[in-house]
Amino acid sequence: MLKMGKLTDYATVIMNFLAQNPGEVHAASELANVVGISAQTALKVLKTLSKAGLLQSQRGTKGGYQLTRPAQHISMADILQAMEGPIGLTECGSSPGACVRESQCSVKTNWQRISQAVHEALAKVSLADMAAPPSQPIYFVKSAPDLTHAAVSA
Amino acid sequence: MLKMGKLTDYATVIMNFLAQNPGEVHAASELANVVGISAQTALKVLKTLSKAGLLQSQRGTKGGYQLTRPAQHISMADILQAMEGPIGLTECGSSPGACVRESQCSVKTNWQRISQAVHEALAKVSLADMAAPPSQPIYFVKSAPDLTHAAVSA
DNA sequence: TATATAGTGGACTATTATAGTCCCATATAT
DNA sequence: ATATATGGGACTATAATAGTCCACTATATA
Repeated sequence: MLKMGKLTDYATVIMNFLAQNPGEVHAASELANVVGISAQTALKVLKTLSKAGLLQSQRGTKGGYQLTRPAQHISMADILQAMEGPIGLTECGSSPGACVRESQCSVKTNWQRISQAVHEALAKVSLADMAAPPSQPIYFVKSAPDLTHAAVSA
Repeated sequence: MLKMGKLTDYATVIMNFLAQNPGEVHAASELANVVGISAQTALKVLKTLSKAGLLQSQRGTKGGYQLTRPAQHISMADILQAMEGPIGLTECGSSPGACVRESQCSVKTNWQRISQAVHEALAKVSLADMAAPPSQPIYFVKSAPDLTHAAVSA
């Protein structure tokens, strides 16, 4: 399936929600409710997004998270990369020296080329593209934490 | 990382090897040696590729596997799909009805669009593109079954 | 036609990766 | 001060994947 992890899925829902409410600060517990997951898990995702520089955090009472830049300038590649590390279908390329005759390996070059193409496909789509117009209602998710990425939108 | 499974990695190495030796029938045990994995595991991969119609099998003595069509007409998307099922980054789309307000969900549509783009990137690259010219030497892999995809080539 | 070779199908187990939770520390508004 | 909220890291549970095993079927050839 070539699928991304659940946490990445949560991340896209959270980012989507924040994109729909620009300039506002939202606490982890609130965002957890939006996605339908525990506060702890939401925190884990938020920390990761924060460290990657996609979210700005504010501590203390009335603290929370907001996007560091407009949704137009955040791509799905940014989010994927923040959650799962550099985009690449194979290990080869990330861990040099692990493979015999690496330098002459045409397969490696081609995998890198493919990964690059995938990256570009993801970079083309911005968070703003994904998000619905803010005027429309926001729909919440059932309890199942699985298919949440489809939840916040209209 | 958005990475594919190990078995898919093995599959690409095997397919690559077979592409370099067109018209020849190779037994599972031989292919296992090429990749550096057990015959059982190789068999598992080969069965999957066979069921997907990418490989033609021949039973009995002197039996084995070969490509069903020229390497130019087998894409990396074909192999990925054979090994991991339909290409898609999210579940949503595959399991309809799982998400509230599914029909109005713009996120879903966009994920499908992204998955489609990824699919196209993979479909563009043929097995022939990946394989080195047959005249050049073939390099074998170390013992580590991890980074094998980079092994067979030149 | 007996036998050795090689693939088929399915089930099972081990391993690994992921997701989820918990704890203690730090920051900040009131 | 204190309640609220994030930061960082470690730990555990769960799920997905990889790997193995078994009984069966097909086929070349001696």
